[in-house]
Amino acid sequence: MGRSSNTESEDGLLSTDSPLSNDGDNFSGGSNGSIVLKKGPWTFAEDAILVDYVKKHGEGNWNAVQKHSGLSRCGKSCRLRWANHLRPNLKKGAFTPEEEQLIIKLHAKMGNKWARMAAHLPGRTDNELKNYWNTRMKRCQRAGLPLYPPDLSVHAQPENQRRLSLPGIYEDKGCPDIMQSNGYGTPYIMFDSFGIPYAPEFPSITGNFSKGNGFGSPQSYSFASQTIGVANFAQEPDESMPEYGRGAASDSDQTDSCVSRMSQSLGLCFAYGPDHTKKLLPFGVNQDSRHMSNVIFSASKHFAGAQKLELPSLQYQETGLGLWDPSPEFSDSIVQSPPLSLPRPSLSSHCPSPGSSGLLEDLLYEAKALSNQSSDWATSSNFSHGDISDSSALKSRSTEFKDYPDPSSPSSIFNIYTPGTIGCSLEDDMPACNVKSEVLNESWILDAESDKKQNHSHCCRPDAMLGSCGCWVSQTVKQQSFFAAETDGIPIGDDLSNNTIIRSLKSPCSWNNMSPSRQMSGIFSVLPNF
DNA sequence: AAAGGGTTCAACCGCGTATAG
DNA sequence: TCTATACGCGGTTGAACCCTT
Repeated sequence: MGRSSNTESEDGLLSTDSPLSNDGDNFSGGSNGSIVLKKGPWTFAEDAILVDYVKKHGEGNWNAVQKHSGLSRCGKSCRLRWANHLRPNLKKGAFTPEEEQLIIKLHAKMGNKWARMAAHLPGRTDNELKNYWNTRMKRCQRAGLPLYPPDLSVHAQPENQRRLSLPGIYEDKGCPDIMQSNGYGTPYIMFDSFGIPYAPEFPSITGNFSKGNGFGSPQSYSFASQTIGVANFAQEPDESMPEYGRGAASDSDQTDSCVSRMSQSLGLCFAYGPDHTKKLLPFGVNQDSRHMSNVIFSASKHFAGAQKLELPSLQYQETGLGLWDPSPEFSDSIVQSPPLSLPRPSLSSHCPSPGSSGLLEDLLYEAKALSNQSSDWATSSNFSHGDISDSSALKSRSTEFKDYPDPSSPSSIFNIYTPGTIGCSLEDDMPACNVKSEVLNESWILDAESDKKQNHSHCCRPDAMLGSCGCWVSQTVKQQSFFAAETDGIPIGDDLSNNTIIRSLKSPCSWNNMSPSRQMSGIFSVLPNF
């Protein structure tokens, strides 16, 4: 590794002449010989010295290790080495499926509390868990998979992060966790009385995603949501959802089902009528259309300036104008369209877009292409179909669906959960079959029947898509009633606002009761206008 | 076989907290 | 009560390894 920063150790070792101080060049400290600390990988000799020391003196007082043993390592490094590699009863090797299941459950419950999680996994270290989770998170993010199975999604609100996530509630109570868990944020989508989605205004969000977000870091997958794509589909979900996760659909239905799958897995919401039973198809959509149509990119109704929310896979670059600078590629396909002058939700020219190839970029591309199939939409708007008006995009992509293996293949939760979705549209060069197997939970398999019982008032859990955990809100938000996850055995976070009305999510808003497809459709939380 | 890109994992860093003086 | 020190935790880094082309 050879990291050799010259920053002085906080442990301030005083060693001058270590017998091991010359076995490498990874030393830090003063050049006067007063402090010589070695960094980088441990050698066998160093390990032996440390083990010997701990055998004699026991754990603790790590700074004394260097003093008494001559080891040129700071106490911190010694502790880490011992805890992660040298102490007895450490379990090495890959996690077993049981352990993986447990990790997922623990993370759903605790969040990034690696040490606490490790306490439940004998022989495993927090570092192992952290690495495992980060790897898994990347994998899921890349594949567009949820981090938690649906039955855990309601749990997936770590205790320390169960907070209210609504304007007026979090109102700068230092609600850095809003819409975030592990950094994944959740843009909310509201629907107006016509079922037209728009993004509500969230004051004081920007700037709260700094440290500790996980994804607020340079490695984060930040996400701007000034404009949020929301799709409405002509097809009734009930027709397609049963296919979801059950294998190939008939040829005639394949396009629709795939489109539906795509939308569902990517969190595109259906808009429903007031009776919550009939989806609204507000933009002149031909309900008989057998093609997916009417994909609408809704510009924020109120968003002003950068409202940097976070979602997976995407990274935006904030421009000096407070806008999120779209990537050139994305601009080519999506953003080049002139701004809409429609009163309806529109695809703004400054629609945020990924700065790098990502989930939403492809989704938006996909959806945009699909949207152009809606002739009504096309003719009634100033929308320029431009480069991607050719519906061949959909056709070709739909064709690609057929090229993927049986989505019901049990080899991967990816296949179960998002059959054909990723491969067909998100990452063309990353077939679903490349996704490593994940621990399966049968509850992931779509329960189409329960899905039918869902209606639009259900709050989507976009965070569950990738492990985020922010609170979500029910339709009853107008009454300032907020639903937080109160789940079996998982205490509600103690940092919830006292004003919060916490209810058990056994209402129709229950994430648990929501079918996977509906949950997957939860990139956007559905909120009423209030 | 080599190159390039992605993944894994050990280790470091900074910060917060606990504790002793 | 204040300060210094030790410890623990979570985030981040980057070399080594692996896989694909």
